[in-house]
Amino acid sequence: MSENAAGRSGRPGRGRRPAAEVRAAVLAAAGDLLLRDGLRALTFDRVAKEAGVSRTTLHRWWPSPGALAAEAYFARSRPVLDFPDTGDLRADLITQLRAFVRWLKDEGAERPVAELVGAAQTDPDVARAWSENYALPRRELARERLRVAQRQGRLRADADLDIVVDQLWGACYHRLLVLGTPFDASLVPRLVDHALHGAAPR
Amino acid sequence: MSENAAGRSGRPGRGRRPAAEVRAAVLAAAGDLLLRDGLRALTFDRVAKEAGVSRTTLHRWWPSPGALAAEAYFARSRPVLDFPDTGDLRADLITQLRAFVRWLKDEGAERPVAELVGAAQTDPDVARAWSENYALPRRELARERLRVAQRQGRLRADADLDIVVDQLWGACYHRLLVLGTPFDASLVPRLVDHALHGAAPR
Amino acid sequence: MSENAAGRSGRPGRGRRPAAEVRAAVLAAAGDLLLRDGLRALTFDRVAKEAGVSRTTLHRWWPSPGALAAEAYFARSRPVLDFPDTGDLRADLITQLRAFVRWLKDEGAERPVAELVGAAQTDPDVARAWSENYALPRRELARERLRVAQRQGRLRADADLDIVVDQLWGACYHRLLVLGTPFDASLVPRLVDHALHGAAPR
Amino acid sequence: MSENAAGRSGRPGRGRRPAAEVRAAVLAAAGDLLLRDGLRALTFDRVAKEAGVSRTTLHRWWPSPGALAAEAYFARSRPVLDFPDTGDLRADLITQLRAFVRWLKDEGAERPVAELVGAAQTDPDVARAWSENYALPRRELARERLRVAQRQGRLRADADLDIVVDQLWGACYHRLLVLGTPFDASLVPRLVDHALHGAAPR
DNA sequence: ATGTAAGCGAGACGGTACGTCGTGTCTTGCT
DNA sequence: AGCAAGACACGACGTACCGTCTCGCTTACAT
Repeated sequence: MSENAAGRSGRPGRGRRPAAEVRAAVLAAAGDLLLRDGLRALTFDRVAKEAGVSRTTLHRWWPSPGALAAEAYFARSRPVLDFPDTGDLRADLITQLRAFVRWLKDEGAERPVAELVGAAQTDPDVARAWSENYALPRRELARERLRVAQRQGRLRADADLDIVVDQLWGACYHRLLVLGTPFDASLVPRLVDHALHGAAPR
Repeated sequence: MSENAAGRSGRPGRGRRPAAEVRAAVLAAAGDLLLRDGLRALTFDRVAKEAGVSRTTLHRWWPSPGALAAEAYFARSRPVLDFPDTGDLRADLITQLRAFVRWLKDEGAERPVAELVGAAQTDPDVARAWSENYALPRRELARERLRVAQRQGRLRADADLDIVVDQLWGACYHRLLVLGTPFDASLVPRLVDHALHGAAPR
Repeated sequence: MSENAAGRSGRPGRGRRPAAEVRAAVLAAAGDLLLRDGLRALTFDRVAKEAGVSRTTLHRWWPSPGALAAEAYFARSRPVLDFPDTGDLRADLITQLRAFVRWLKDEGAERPVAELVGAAQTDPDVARAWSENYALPRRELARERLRVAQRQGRLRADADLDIVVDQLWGACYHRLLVLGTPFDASLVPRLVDHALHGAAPR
Repeated sequence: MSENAAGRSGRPGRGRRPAAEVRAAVLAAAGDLLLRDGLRALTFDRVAKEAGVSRTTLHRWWPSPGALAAEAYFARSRPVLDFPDTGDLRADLITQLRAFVRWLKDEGAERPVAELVGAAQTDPDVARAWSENYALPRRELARERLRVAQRQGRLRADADLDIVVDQLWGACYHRLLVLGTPFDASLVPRLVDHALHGAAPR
């Protein structure tokens, strides 16, 4: 996926190259690095070398290695964002959460996601990129689906939809980030049931 | 703090100093730095300078600046661990979660906690320190309280207590780490009610 | 010294400075240190500080503090190399050796030279710098002068010119390095006479 | 030759040990290190570890690692010091110089001697140890032999015996220290002849 | 089509931090 | 009393990044 500088159509390294080409090479190299060696290894130095690109260029386009990492990750893993609405809220939630959990587990997204959220705690650029490109859109999507259900009477009128979202996705993140043991896909239905019906006896 | 730190004042900085004295100075300086300037500023270099301690010593006792930060933080925020058991599960959960949320908000723990959990995603030493000294004990405490409630029939027999914990604390962490907007203490009762009774109509 | 050092005065220390300017500052500071405080004091740390230069830069250009010391010394004491040929071998040798001895004594070269040769025994970089820039060229010059004399019949045909060189300059170095008592200029004629006519009765 | 701390007669490492035993272990370990890995490797740290001795002890008895190295070397290579007097000055000089050259070459003394003389240029303790234990006694011995020869008329009355010594031994040291190419034993007779009869035509 | 300027590669420099090693000093505990 | 063990301050080394800057070149765009 990432192409070595040498193989770059035989051109001498100097002179101006189309911005698109440069950006593509950078994102490819950065994505490779992130998946292969983790966020710590994703330094401007290394990306520049692997992408056959000048470090100057990286500084021009990205404010920090973390920001580059975030963008590289989004460019790679356009995740499935559309939220199904089959009318069956429980089924839809299970579908969506299971897709989320499986995306983490099966596509190797666990480490990059954890590392990026981790970096966001310290690097405002990463935080912004993460929020704008990922967290907020997903949250809004879920909220919208829940709002529809609430209007249809499938959720209590006084239910706090934000809290529901926090409980569902927060439970997954909690294990990933705080406990270090990712959420298992097989538990998703129980998670949804707990969110819908609670843990107390009826 | 140390039993023979007394006669030491006039001496030059060379030679051996009691370990306890040094450790205390380091943890104090590290804690200050963490709270004042954040985790990024907590480097061995700076801690050494502020604590009047040799950098060598830091390397001897802590594997990474992050690990030192974690320990410094624990040394400072020991408390808040005992889980009440008044017999009223809902009230106890609210008490405990509210204490957690307030600890984050009112004692300035928000940033350090977020940064430490963030660093744990990348630095295994921080991860270990965090798990052993914080996450796991707290989790166990909560689980134990829920187990009692379950035995008393106040929670469904088939409730998954781990999931309940993930939903309650995970919701708080979710806002803090993923959304960047800390959980508000006034929402705690609703959070607990959602966990106990769910969002679906009865 | 550099062609565009002019407009640079007001700028902050960051960014690139002309290599020549930096090198000059480094060599000046290193030479000062070497002469003033000796080779032990010539550390990268101190040179960097005194030259207003980054330590990184020193590592980039010199493999070891010793190597830097050697170069700094050569940059300062270029001269004294041309070997006279007046036709009078004895006089020429005396001239040259006396210049050597006086250079050591009068220009404060004794200590640096001794220290550099000393360091060369342990630091291959110093050894190489010393050989290439100093010892070998000088030796070759002397040998050449002796070769001419030998061709003119002023030295025995079977004389070993290398040995003659070793005896003349070696005697000086012997006192300096092994005995610690520099050779006195007034003894130079006797030294040359001994080399030419030996110590045995005719 | 050097004995590991573990094998040291089964004693626990603590408590007082006879000084002689400690000194012997130290000198053995230091000598090994010097010959095996060179002077740079002979640090107090390493000697202490290899000799099963406390670093404190080394500081008590030796002012610097160099001084220890020097003493360790002398303890090991009690060199043949007695100067023969067969009546034949030329033969005696050849014998003695050849022994010197061969000692350097055949017994691996080249590197340690060069390194010690090198260190002496910078470390006054090494310089003193070297002078007192080696250079001066040897010089005196040679001078004495030459003085006898001079009294017997085998050297000119006006010959400067110090210069003769400087020329003979200085030639060897010159190659070793300044040129880096040790003197060859087969050249010794020519060296002596040059010293006795000079390089000029009779 | 041609000149100009925008943008790139290369790479040096200042700076901060890390991790390591060595020295000299000091304390403690054992023998 | 003397030694081993070992902690501490200090200073230096070597490395890795980051952010900044200069230079030379090439292509893209505007004229």
